[in-house]
Amino acid sequence: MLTSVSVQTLQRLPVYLNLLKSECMQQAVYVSSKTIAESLGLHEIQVRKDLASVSSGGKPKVGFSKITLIRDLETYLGYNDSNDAILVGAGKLGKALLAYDGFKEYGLNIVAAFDNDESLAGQKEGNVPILSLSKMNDICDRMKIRIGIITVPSPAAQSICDQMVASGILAVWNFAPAHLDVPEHILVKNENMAASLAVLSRHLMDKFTD
Amino acid sequence: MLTSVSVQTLQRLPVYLNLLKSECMQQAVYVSSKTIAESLGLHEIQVRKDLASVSSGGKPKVGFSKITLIRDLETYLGYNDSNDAILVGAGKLGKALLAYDGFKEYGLNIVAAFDNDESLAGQKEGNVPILSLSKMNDICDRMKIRIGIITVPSPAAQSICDQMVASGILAVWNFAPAHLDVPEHILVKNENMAASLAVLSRHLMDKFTD
DNA sequence: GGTATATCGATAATTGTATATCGATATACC
DNA sequence: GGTATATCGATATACAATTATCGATATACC
Repeated sequence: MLTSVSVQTLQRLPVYLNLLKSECMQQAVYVSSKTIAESLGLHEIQVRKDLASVSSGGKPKVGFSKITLIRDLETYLGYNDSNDAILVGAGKLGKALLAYDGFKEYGLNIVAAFDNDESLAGQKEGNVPILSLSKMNDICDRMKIRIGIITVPSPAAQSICDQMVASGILAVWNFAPAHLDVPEHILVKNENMAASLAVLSRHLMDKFTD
Repeated sequence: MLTSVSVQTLQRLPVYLNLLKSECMQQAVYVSSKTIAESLGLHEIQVRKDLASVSSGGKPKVGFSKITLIRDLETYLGYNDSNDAILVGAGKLGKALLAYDGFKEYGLNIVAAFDNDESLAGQKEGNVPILSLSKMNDICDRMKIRIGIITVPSPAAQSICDQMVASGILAVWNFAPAHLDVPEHILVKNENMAASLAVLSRHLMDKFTD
């Protein structure tokens, strides 16, 4: 427990959590690494290693306590204390994310959205107010916002990102298909649809050319 | 060239392409791996290795021909010949993806959407017709659709996925936060928002506890 | 035309991740 | 209570990805 966890492991943790909370595990009290591995198509050794880094041990013969595991995973992933975030770019994708109410389950709370189209200012989308971009700095500062979500077109992304960093944002979730340059201590997580599509597309191409 | 490319490399290719096409490279004729690496925060050796697997060589002292590189990347990624796809789940996220017109740039063409809410049938979103789920099998079969996009709530995801596979789908792009079980030859690419959030959230937690 | 140098490409070392092996232990069952 | 066994956890191996090293080569400049 408490060792530094690799990004790969980290990204598997929500998947474990999701499985443990799902219907098919409803009545389970103990869950073995083997069961988890088989359900997710992973190897049991990997599951054990992943879980070992965020939770206290399981019991031989029976496995891991489900509720303990859920509690530890949620704590580690920060689902208990919520993170406030702002979103910039209230276009189609931006509005969809604002309306999506699943984020609070993951401890993410979007408190405001911004757009440089002033005609949107004053509207609401999924209970989140859309405001003029000029107010971003002030609000981030006052509310100590640390997460920024970028859903603007690519050419504008870097500029918005710079403004976010200047406003005290520490982690950027970038939905624009563009590379962002940031100071060292800032984290950028790209939700790169093009990259995903590349994997899909090549899979099909390979299937039909050999 | 033409060696099998790792998923990691594959996912970087669209990023290279995006950079090469961006404004800041507008007037360049030759681009060196060093330039690319610096722009993207990567190492030049990695860039050279990645490019070597999809394009023919560069020239010492000057670098790679930009247009050749763009052409080879687009060919490799299949941006030239388009892939038809269907989408299931015309909720908020589904509609956002339908309305997003950036996919055709990547060679993805969503031809129809399906939802089990019959009241949506007949509507259009971003020029894509929304149809009754019961018609999915028939349409996939007739149009030889090979890509399916899942934007339904988690509990329904596996069932939809099974129907897709039964309809001849070979690659699934899964936006539901759920693990999908599929036969071996089927590819599932998860667009896992929870996993991304985990990375963001832990970054912040680590920042504030050491 | 000759030389210096930027950049490439191949090979090698390193790091990191995933998988395998094996002894230890708590539970279940006799 | 004793024994068999499922499962854990630690150490070790194998594999894949990234980073480093170095010689080769085409361009630029004198």
